Amino acid sequence: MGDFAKQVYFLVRKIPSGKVVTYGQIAKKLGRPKAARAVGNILHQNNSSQIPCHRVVNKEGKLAVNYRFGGWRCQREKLVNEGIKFKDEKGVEFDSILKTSEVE
DNA sequence: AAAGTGACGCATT
DNA sequence: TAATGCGCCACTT
Repeated sequence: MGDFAKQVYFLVRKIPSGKVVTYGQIAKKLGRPKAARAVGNILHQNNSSQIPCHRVVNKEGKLAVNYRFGGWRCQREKLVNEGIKFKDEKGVEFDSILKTSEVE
């Protein structure tokens, strides 16, 4: 596992329940603003349920269609259980997205 | 070492 | 508003 991947997991672990963060925010926070796509790849490889990767969405607040564990429905269900509200089928409300400045 | 992959994002239509 | 096109980049082969 690469260094970058470790940093990604470190950050994802810190996302509080009831909030979500975007791929781009994570990339930016790690000093690689253009690596959003790579972040997605890394999470896709992840198998550990120790990491709350369901709390990561894209810039529009939408769920990843190819979510690893059981697809986006499963991801949606987890988020709903954590109190996240959806504006439509796959899109979370914008105010549930953590501000970049608040990402640890 | 080089090429292929894709949970992205921005600009352009 | 939605749909492409394309650059990007860590990983894997």
